[in-house]
Amino acid sequence: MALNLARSLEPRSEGLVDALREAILTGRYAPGTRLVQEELAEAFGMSRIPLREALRRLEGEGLVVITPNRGAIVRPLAPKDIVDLYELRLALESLALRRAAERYADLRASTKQRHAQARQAIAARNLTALFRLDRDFHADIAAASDNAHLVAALGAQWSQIMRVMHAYFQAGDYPVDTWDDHEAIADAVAHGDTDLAVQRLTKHLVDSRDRILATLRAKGNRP
Amino acid sequence: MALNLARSLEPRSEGLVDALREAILTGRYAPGTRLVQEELAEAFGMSRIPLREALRRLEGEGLVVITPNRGAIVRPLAPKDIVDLYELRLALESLALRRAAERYADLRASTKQRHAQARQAIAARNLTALFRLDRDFHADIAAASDNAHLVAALGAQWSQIMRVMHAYFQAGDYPVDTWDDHEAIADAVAHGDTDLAVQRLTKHLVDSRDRILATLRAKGNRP
DNA sequence: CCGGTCTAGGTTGTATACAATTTTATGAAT
DNA sequence: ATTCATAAAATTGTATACAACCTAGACCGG
Repeated sequence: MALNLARSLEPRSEGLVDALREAILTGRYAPGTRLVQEELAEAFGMSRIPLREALRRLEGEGLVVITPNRGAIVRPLAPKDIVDLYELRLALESLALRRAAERYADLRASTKQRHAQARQAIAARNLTALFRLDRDFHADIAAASDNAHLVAALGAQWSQIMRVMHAYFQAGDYPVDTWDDHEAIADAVAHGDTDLAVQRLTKHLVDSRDRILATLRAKGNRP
Repeated sequence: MALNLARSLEPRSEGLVDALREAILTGRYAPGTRLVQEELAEAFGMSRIPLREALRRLEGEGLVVITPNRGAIVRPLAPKDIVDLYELRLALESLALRRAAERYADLRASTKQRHAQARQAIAARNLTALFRLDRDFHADIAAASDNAHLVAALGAQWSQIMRVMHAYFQAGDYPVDTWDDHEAIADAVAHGDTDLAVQRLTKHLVDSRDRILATLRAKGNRP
């Protein structure tokens, strides 16, 4: 055959890693959940061998905790994690934003487009889609930094935030002005006003964190 | 039996991950090296199953790159990685240092002790020991930040730096004033002078990066 | 020579089977 | 009841075996 466009069909374990990660990020497997190998293998229609490999991969990413001879659980989340994660995130994302601004990266078009999509997602009460649109904006900033290691660090960090949001947020909790914040940041970057952009990002993140903590306090008094 | 002090003997794959990581960080498996499963399994005295799991773990940590149906290689390193890594590192470690300074963490004793050990390692021409002493100082700062996610990010980052150093440094290249820098930083932290500490750290890291880049330029013109 | 096809050997991917370990259930003694 | 020892069940860890895939070299027509 001439073309090899159909790149080799990926092994079972490849798609599996993504499927499992997705299930963890969206809270279908909530923090602390036991991940019994035989059950999961059954659920995903394969043997335990590729499943175990997927768990190891996610262990390396910090999404799963494996205890020898005792099995795996979805990495637990504590309130302090939220504080720590946002502290880390602010440092990482400020750096990414400065690099992006240096390059006059123009994030305005994609940001505006996402704002529109977000309105639909809100109407459809699709929280996961909303989170993903939020993440995409910040992923764009990371990508514009042109620093692969920074992108990786931010990706790992955002995975954890995604778990936090799915664990604590419900339909009404998501702040709609998120998207206005994004546009304001994108504008500042496009104008090359780095300090203003970082200042707006900082406020955006602090607000975001505080809203999660407030939601947590309001709801957290139940098992 | 009454006591259970002898905690369950770890499965083969546990120690294996550490051994493999160690081999990669010290350059025994240099960047780009193919990691053939049967060979490695033989070398570590076990079957391919636990070995594959270890590779997946290290893939998640960013030390190994696995291509479906084609196998694993030690993640390659390019000159740009050095720049990117130090850029990331400065952001992470500045944050850690600020948090450490807020707590008046006293790193002076352990730092002084390491300075002495470093002199011995230099005399013994033991580069790996020297790198490890260097890392330990920075790991102490990370730990003093009391932020688990920051510690994790710095750990991943330092793994990469370790590979860089083993790839480009030789016996004479290591700067001896590293340890003076460390002590100066520890002093500033102990006095709670955060800005001075960060300023010294910044200089330390920039010098460190530039030395690596200079070494690279001097030697890099060979295959 | 150059480009392509085909085959053999090497390597990776995974199901099965069994060993090792932990957890749960059971029952006796206090 | 409570505690401890023991047996049964559940679960994890890994070796073996084989299927799937990739790679390199031989071969062939142009």
